[in-house]
Amino acid sequence: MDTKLLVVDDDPNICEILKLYFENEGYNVKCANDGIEGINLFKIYEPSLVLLDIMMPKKDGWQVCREIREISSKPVIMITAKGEVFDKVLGLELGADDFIVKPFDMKELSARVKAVLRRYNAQVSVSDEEVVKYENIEISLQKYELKINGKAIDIPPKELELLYFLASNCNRVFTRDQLLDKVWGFDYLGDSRTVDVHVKRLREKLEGVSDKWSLKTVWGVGYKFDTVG
Amino acid sequence: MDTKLLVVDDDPNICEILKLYFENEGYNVKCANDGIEGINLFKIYEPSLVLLDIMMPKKDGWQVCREIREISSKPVIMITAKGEVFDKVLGLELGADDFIVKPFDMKELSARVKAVLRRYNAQVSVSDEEVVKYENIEISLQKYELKINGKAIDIPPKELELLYFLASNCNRVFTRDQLLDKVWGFDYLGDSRTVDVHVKRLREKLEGVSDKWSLKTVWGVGYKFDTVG
DNA sequence: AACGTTTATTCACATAATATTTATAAAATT
DNA sequence: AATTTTATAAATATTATGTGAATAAACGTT
Repeated sequence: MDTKLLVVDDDPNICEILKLYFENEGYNVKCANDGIEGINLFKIYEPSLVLLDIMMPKKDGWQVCREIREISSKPVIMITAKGEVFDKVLGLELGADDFIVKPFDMKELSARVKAVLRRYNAQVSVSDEEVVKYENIEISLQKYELKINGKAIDIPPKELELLYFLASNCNRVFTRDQLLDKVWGFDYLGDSRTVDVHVKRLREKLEGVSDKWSLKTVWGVGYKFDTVG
Repeated sequence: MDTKLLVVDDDPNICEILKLYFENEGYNVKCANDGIEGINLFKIYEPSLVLLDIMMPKKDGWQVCREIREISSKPVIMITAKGEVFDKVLGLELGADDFIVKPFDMKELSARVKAVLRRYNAQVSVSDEEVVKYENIEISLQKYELKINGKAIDIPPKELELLYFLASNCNRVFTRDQLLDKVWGFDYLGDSRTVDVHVKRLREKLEGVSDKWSLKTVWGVGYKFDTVG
């Protein structure tokens, strides 16, 4: 997991405890002690989720939430002290995703964090089809399936993604670095030989299947999904 | 758009999330936490549509629906918890326009709201079947029943729901997070390994039953109900 | 055409990521 | 209270992925 959390709370103890706890759960955590710092850190740290205390000096949680919403839709969980005047409606209008009342049980908070992240990640795209067809090959990201001559072929995710990317940009050459960027992600740290190996494995699966297309090496440059005509 | 919705539900969390969601869709939303408050708010707020939970303290959804019908013909969508005794006939007699079972998918609810509003403006009413058939398998949400080769198989609710969802979106891969969201509900707090275990139990019941379809694992992604052809 | 240089391919292995299974505990239902 | 269903946690099994080294191919230069 490489999920980044941002804790914004003026109480250093709470920050510390949350940091320790969530780091132990495998998250990456940074803390800010007031609203202004929180917003700044949000911009540079780019967390996946924000835990936001409401009662804070300088800039309160409401204000921080509002400003975050102006630049991002990342999930925000508001933290409110018991007895504090707490306007849920306002929170919802500002776009908070969930609430928890201090003092809270860490397990519950943790479960809520997970649930909110899940909800955020679970958006199912209905609209786009994400299928590439050419001649006797068909690649579907939605089904995560490769079909050759109508028959489904077992294929690992990364290989499918690589093939999909190349095929959906057919005849165009990509360098290994570009492919790492596009298929593996911009934050991927690794050797560009990795691409070669995946290409090799793809070729094993695809060899002799068609003379209308192939995975071509462009020497000194990279690879392309080559089609005739 | 300036369509007003009234949400009547004793669970504040559900209210909140519905409010947030539908406001984001451009509706105007108000919430009531029990039946009496619901009827009062109906009179002064004059919503275009009511989302009405059945199980509530003070006054239940049936009663609220009846009272609304005495003064208005505005559309009402009943919300019922799974497993709850749910009398569709009674609902229809009371004049409800549609039903949805908790936990529901927000997109689906949203679609139903839209549909009911459209119907209301066009003065037509339809009801849907909620059955999936494919080859020798038949899954009915209405009857909560799984039939294989025409024979009913005992199956727990959650398993049926999961199977139903996957089968009604066959060949499409869903991540565990998406499945938790769609089948367990957006407010579910829990682990995604849960999905695995349910899949396992489904497989026990379904194995060797057909070679036309199966519950497939898509490595690194999730699961799908796979069909040939 | 032969050489050295660069670049690509292949292979085998290690590691990391993920899925399955099992057992058990907790909830819910009857 | 007993039974069934559901959720959790841990152990095990499986698969994908990445790495580095060895090999092969392409290229440019002479």
